[in-house]
Amino acid sequence: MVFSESLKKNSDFQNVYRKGKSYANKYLVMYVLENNTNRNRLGISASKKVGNSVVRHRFARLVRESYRLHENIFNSGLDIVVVARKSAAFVGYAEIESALLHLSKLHHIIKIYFYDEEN
RNA sequence: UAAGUAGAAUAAAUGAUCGCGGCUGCACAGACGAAAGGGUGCAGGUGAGGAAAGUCCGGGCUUCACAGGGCAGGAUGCCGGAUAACGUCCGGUGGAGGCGACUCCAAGGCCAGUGCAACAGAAAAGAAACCGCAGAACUGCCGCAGGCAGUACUGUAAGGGUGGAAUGGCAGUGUAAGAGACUACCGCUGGGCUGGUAACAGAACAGGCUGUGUAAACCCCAUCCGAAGCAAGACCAAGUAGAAAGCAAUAGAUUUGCCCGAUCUGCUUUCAGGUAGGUCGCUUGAAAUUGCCGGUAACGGUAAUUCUAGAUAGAUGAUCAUUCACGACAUAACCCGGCUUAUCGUUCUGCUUAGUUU
Repeated sequence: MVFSESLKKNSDFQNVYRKGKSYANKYLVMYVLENNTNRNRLGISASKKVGNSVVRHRFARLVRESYRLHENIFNSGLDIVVVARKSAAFVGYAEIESALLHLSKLHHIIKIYFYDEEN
C-alpha cells in the first residue's frame, strides 16, 4: 500500500482504543486517532468469538482489500483500527466494502466528493 | 442388478486485470540506522492440508540436571515381528457378533493380602434350610388294616422362588428322600507327550474334582519413563546501570559564540552485562517419486531422478468471463512418525450374499 502501513504493537492498539473516536454499524467497529505523521496506519482485529482461524483470516483480507482499493480517497495522518463484529463472519466483499466506507464517512476522514461520486 | 463389506485416490476447473510473502537476477539510491542490518523499482519463478485442527502418545533437536542404587509417581499389559521410538502398525492365538465377505476386544494375576457385592432372596462366605421332599417320635380326629392334620427334632442342595451371579452340566445307577456317593459323555484340575519360535492347539492318561463375581476396587507381577520446551537456544548489540585504568581538581560539562550568573559532577578508553532492535535456529529431511530385490505383511535394502512455503502481528485475496457435480471441514509457525475428531461430494479396485440371463 502506497500511503499506508499496518499497525503492529499492542500498545498502539490500546492507545487508539483509549483516545480515539469510534463509530459502529452492523458488521464493523472503527476507531480513529490522529497520529501526527503524513501516513496512515491500519490495524485489523478479529477476536475468537467471530469464528475460527479461516474466518478471521478471511475477514482481515477483505478489510485490507477494501482499504487498498480506496486508499487514495482517505485523509492521511490517521491511525485506524477496524474490529469485526460477530455478523461479519458470513458476509462477502461487497458488504465489508460498503460498511467500511459508511463508517469512514461518519468519521469524515474521506474526501467527500469521491464518496458521493461512487454513490 | 441390488444390498453389503474392505481398501485406495481426489478435495471445482480455465483465462484476464489489480494486490500480498519468500527466493533468484538486473537496475537505482547510498538520502534510514550508532551498529548489527536494511530500502526502492523491474523481470522470472515459487507460495498451506487430508486432516495444516485437537495437542492425546512417541522420537529428533536445544538448554539445564546427572557416580551408582532405591522409594514415590506415571504409562503399558495374550504371542511373535516391524520401527529412531510408540499407547502405533503388521501377522497370528483366544473370545464376542454376523448366512457371509468381515468387524469388534484395557485379552497378565482374586491358590500374596485387603475390600466390595445395593435391592431382592432362606442364604452373597469360615460357612446356608423359606417353601418343598423324606424319616422315626408325640398329640388330635376318623378307623378293620391304616389314613389325615398339627408340633418340635433329624436328614436332604433333586424341584420352586430371588438375583448379574446360588456351590460343575446332563442322563442314569442308587436311596427313606437325596447327594460325584457311583457310572458314561462334556467341562475342570494335574504332570508328561505330540505340533508350533511363542500365545496356544491336539489326542491319551490320572484325579471325583471346587461355593462365586469384581483388579476401567486398592493392590501384586513384568516392562518402560530425568525436567522443560523454538517465546527452546546461539550470536551481534543502542540506552540504562556496574568495574578498572587514564585525564581534570583555581578543573570539566550544560546553558546558541564570549563574559557574568545558574545548575550538575564529569570526560576518554577497555572489560563485564545483554534491555529495545537485529541475525541465526528455519527447512536437504528417519525427505519425495519411479524401478528392481528380500519379506505373507508392517517394513527393509538398492539404483536413478528431484529440491517441494518458511512468515514473525504473521503472506493465498478482490473483480470480471466461461463451465460443472454449485464447492464440505478447515489456514503451516522447529521438524518428523502415529492416534483421535470434523468433512459437500466424486471416482476406482478386491471380496461376500441374494436374484436374473446364458
